[in-house]
Amino acid sequence: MAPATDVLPLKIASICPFELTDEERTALGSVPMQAAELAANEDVVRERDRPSRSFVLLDGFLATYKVTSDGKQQTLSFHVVGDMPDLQSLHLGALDNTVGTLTACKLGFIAHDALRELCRAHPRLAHVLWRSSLIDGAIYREWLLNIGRREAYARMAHLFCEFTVRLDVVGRVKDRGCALPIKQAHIADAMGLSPVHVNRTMQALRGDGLLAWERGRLTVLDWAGLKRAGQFDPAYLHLSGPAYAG
Amino acid sequence: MAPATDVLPLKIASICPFELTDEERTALGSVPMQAAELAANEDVVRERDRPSRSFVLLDGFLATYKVTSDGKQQTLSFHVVGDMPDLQSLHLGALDNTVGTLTACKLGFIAHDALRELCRAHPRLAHVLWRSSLIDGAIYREWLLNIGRREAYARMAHLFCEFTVRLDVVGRVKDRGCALPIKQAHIADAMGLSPVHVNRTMQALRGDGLLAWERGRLTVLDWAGLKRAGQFDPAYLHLSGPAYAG
DNA sequence: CGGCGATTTGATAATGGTCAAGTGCCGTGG
DNA sequence: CCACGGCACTTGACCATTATCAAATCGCCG
Repeated sequence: MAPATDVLPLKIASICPFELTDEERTALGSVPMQAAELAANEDVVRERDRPSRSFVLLDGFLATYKVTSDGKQQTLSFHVVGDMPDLQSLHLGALDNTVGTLTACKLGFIAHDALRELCRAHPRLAHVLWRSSLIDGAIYREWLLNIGRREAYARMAHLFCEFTVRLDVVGRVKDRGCALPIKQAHIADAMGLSPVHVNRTMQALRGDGLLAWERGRLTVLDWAGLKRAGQFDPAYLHLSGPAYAG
Repeated sequence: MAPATDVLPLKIASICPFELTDEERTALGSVPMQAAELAANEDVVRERDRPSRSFVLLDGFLATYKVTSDGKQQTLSFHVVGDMPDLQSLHLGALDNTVGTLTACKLGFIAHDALRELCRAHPRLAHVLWRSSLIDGAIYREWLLNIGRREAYARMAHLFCEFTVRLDVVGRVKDRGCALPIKQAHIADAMGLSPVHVNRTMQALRGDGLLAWERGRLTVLDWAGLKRAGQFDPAYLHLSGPAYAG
């Protein structure tokens, strides 16, 4: 596992369309970051908060979610190592969503002032951060398509494809397998499905030999089949490296 | 109706958390813009395009959409006067969605180079544009909640609330009514519903006295009731003016 | 061994999809 | 001025996917 301090540069490189200069790399590495550890099922920031700092996920899994006024919860995105789930607070003020831990997590908080100074001094890094927030938007768009128009089987296959690619980008996939220590109920929250239906659909995916997911570890058994089932095309992730070949 | 040249400043003001200086206002007003007019049902830009310019919607209605590989279409967002539906192409390169006209439209194209120069010379305007793309993301989040967890009746009520507020912001609402010359099929595309079900749900919304929508004109008859039905809270739109009171 | 949370199973119900046909509106052309 | 055609809207009948409720099993940890 890569050390925590490598996480941010690794992620930035994956979304950066150009080579960073040594100066930029240094500036990125020397941003003051305050570490924190959280247990599972805790909220990091809540809807309506007005944070004065953002944070990088250094280890673990987070989810961004909202709740309707009658109590139904929808996960809007999952976050993997290297993500900055509330970067938006830098320019939006009040948060319109909550970010909570799905597993125990390590976070690195960065003051908004430090980020603003970084952007001022290094316009190309501002560009990359802006790009990062645009990629978040692109993922939301794909999820809207996924939830609005694909039925449960394809929808879940698509999600597992996305997990695989995003975890691969940050070096967490080995032999087509990766740690995914979250619960079926979390998948249900994200896919707009009931936990019961997620369970049944998981059995179908397993039964068709596409994947295995036991004891918090996801293994893709048939990448081509999973991509086909989920109609998955990673273009929406806007990765700058060569397309994920699986 | 406000003249086209007022549209951009009007929209910027609605999402700008601070007062623009005269210099910024002048810079904004003097960005070279190339006008174009399109008929209904034409694509402005397509998925995989790599535009060298973005555009402002000066009149009409646009939709951003994607299509699954088996041909099902999902509208990801509607655009009203003042919106810049492909601003993201400035930093993302290839588009991951198509933008098409729902009605006849007037557009104003702005070269990416001109936008980049504007951002370089006026960092606060860059801030506002970034903020604008973050608000797009916030709308996607709310739509995910809407489509994932609300049933058809509430889902559509929510959409009509959003239309009303967004059109009000750009001065297109008079006496609780606004031009909304789009088709039920467009609503279906956006809500992840079939046209038949949209039709039946429209009848329910009308029957409950919440709204009227005839000959391309939407009239809100019971704003409080419509908001309640759609569980609508405009906070996610991050408007900087006073909250929409209806 | 006991207990708790997560997963699994079964039975039933509901929301919304599909297909097919009919109605109404409006612009065009005779 | 009126018939025609096309498109959007509406209606009805039937069906599919998915939700809900409730209970049972599994697996892990103390």
